Amino acid sequence: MHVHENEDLAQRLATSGLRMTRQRQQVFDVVAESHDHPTAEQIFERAKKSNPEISFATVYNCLSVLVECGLVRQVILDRAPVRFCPNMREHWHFYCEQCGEVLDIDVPKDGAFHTGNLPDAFTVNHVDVALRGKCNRCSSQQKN
Amino acid sequence: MHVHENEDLAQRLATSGLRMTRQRQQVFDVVAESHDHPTAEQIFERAKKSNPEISFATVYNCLSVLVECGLVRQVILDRAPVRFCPNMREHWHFYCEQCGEVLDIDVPKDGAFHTGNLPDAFTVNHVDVALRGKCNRCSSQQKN
DNA sequence: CTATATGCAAATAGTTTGCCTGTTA
DNA sequence: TAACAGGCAAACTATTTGCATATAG
Repeated sequence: MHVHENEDLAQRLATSGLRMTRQRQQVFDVVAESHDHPTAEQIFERAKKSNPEISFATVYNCLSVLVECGLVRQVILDRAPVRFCPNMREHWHFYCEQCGEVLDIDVPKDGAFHTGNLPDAFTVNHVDVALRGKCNRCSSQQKN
Repeated sequence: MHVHENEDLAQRLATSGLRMTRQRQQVFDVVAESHDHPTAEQIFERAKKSNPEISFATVYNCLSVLVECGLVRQVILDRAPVRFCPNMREHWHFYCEQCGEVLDIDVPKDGAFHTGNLPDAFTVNHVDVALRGKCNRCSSQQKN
């Protein structure tokens, strides 16, 4: 189902000279199974279900390792805690400013998106696009 | 030179039922004169030049008021401190992952940018685009 | 075996809050 | 002359670090 299977995780870690551990597996599993862009704290709570001994610092550690290895993506949308998502394909995010929900948006195929009037000699590695507004649920509640 | 003159500031504040104060003017002036997307701390340091009595909490207060009134924009690029910019026209940002420099990028006129496969009933208020990579200076230093 | 990762607790960074005083409309 | 804003210090939140112990390769 997911892009990365368990062996792949060990391999990707090994490639970067990093060890496979129970905790890294657990944290990865939690993110891979989550489709709500959880925060580090939410990941910690979920990871505790399979390993009540896991520590918060380890969750942070594992997450930063997974991000480094390109197995998990970090999403920064506001000054709230950073969120994580297992979707490594190119995609955008929709962020509901009312309820905080985050949604993956496919990049439109015809979305002739170019990097604009960027001065020469600039190198673009990645383009982050976040649409901000109200989700369907919050839009229908006429409130505000 | 700038989009907003001083009278305008007082007016915009008044429209939101807010008062004009020396500190709000000073903080606004600092941001308006800055083209390097300063952090709250940098704004504090610069504001102290014209008013050594100003407090850090007041700078935060003034900034959030100015952001609310649409006079200053908040830019969130990473887990580092929030940055501010006086450019209220639609534009994107380029963020150098090596030196941290932030640059305004004009939205390409032909930049066929549409909000993609967004489910019905979603309302988009704003689109945040950040290009990440290396600036010209960091690109030429082959380092990394 | 030994370098690396974990767990815990304490430290840090950025930001926010509470409370009293000063200032604006 | 009130309601609002500033100043200061303390609180808070998210994250990082240091260090002793455990574990993967």
